[in-house]
Amino acid sequence: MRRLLELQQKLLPDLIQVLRQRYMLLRSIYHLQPIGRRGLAQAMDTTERILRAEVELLKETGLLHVTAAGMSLSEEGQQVLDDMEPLVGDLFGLTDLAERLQKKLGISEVIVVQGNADQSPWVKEELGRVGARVLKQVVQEGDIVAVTGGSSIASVASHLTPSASFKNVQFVPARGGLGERVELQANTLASAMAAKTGASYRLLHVPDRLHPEALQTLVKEPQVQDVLSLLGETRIVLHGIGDAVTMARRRNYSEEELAELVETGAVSEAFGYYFNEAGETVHRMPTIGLQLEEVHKAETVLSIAGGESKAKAILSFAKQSCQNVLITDEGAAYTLLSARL
Amino acid sequence: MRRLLELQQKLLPDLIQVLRQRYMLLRSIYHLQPIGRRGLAQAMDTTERILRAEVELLKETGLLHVTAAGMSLSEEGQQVLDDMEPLVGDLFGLTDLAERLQKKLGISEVIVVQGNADQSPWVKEELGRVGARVLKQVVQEGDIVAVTGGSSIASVASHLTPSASFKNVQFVPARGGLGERVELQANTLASAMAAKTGASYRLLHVPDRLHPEALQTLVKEPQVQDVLSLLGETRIVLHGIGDAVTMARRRNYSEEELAELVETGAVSEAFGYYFNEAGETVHRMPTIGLQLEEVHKAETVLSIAGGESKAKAILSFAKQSCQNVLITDEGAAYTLLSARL
DNA sequence: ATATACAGGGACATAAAACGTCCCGATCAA
DNA sequence: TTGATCGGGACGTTTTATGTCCCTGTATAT
Repeated sequence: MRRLLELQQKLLPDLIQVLRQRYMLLRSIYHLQPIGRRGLAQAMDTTERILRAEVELLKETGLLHVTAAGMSLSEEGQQVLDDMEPLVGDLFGLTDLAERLQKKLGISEVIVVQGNADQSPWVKEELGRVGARVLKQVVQEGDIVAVTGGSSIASVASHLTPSASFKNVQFVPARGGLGERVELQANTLASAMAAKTGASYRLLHVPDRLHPEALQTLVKEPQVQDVLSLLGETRIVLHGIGDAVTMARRRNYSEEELAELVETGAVSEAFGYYFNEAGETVHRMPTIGLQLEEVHKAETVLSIAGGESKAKAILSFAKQSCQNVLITDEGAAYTLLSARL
Repeated sequence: MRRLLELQQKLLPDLIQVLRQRYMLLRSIYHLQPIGRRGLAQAMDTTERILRAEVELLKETGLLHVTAAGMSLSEEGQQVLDDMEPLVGDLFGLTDLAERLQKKLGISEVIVVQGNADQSPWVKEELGRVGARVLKQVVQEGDIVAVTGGSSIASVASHLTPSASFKNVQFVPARGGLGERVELQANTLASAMAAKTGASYRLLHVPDRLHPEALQTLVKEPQVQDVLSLLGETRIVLHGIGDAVTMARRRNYSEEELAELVETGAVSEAFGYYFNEAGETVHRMPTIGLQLEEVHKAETVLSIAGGESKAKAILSFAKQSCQNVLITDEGAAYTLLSARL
């Protein structure tokens, strides 16, 4: 049954949404019947008119009848309500998860997609799709969008589509070279996103593993300066969250460096910063780019990370309390919620 | 699954309608790809603009991709189309038709596709697509599949795809030359099916309109004997059903022969046999190949015929009561059901 | 190589639908 | 009887959907 829903959702993306709404409407009427339009609208936190359209539809279908005293469920409506019961779990599981995560992590908006990115590859695609949708919603003309590397963000890039909202938007890589594969690097993704949306982009060309002195020289370059100052005006940060050890490995840390990192208690990584469980910065990649305080200044910080393996990292990064939106999956969500506190 | 659809039909009739449309759109694109907006709009009898909105949505969902040559289904779109197959019957009320036909004709499985093959050319394609799917399901390693000629079976051939199920399968023409156009002959189709699926095939080279004596000689040929003995082990018969007069005309019967045929009461034709309304053999094409009793021995007899013009013929052939699966269309189904008895 | 037909995407005026808002007579409960 | 609340009607406004045309690029046939 769940498969059917997934299938249908590919053809009707907002099917679940509508199904939820109608179900809640039916349920509310059941609890409040007989109830008038206005009262119901208030109870459901919607407007009178919009509710009216829904009600008219359900009335035509014969799920509710209308008397002078107000609306109430017909027998068939009652039946439908009962029949839907087994669906409700699937239908609302995610919303419920999201709300609980929201409270636990103190993030203003949490979106949970189905599945576990560690197990099913399509979940990462779903994270990307949702990420792209959210970005499209929050982006405004002329925005600076700082993007990091990583497969989750790459997935967002692949799901972006052109839209008027991206007018004069600039995608800027959050950090210089971090030693990852080129197709997952911030530079690559910034350019990919620009290409997909019709926006423009900047690059931050910083060789990997540069000596600190060389870095200092590089920072003074006008081209680099230019990008850094743009990053200072970042309005939206789009980033992934990594498990500290995994990220360090991917970035070819030596065993000694790795041991050192573990010693500091690092559990999460984002834009080159490594954080411990308390959310304190314990290590930084030797490169230039977006500073942590600039992330805090950004209006929207959009974090994307899925898979139960990311749970600890997500919890750690959430301590930054600068995230506005977290997009994750069931795998991570369940693990997070089952963890202590 | 069916219950969920019923529920949804009650709770979101509007969306289910949209689901139908989208499905049909996907299917049309499949049949016509690559196809442009305008051509598609015409084919689907809708306007360019309205189709465009739909297409944009499906594109965002990733179900189809767009090239300079036109639109075509993505792999995912293809997958969705396949996955939806079991839904289609319920979605369009065809399951009900199928069940009624099943009872009336006494066939173990009936599948009804939308439309009327007499009116819309794509219906024949659809019959072929479904036929190919069913064949793929029933076929087993090492099977002998006897195939006849005709446009319906040709359509099946064009929709077959490689699959592990076709390992060591042999496609064998059910009958020798029947005087039809070469692209619709059994020989051609057997070879086409083998090519499409990666299976092997045999040919039955029998010149049209051979004298009975010459036929007897031919039968003794080792090559021919070989194929005939293979036909004796036929496990699956894949055949079309024709209207007797139409088939005779197509096979260049003289007016006298035709009159004679009509005289006998022939109404249907299949693998060179002509049957009357009672299902009795009243005439045979002078050629060699699969015998009627061998058809009865086959485990699966898959009949494909659509269009209201075929209704009488389908009813006649059903009297053989050896069919396992009948694939037909709405046109034939309604006509069959409205007929007496 | 070149012509041609057809592809998708952009643009824009207009039609249509959705929505917010108010009003009205009917109805029910007190 | 009265007062609150009901559903349904009406209507202006906003948003969305739709019809229509044009443009540029690209396959394909010549």
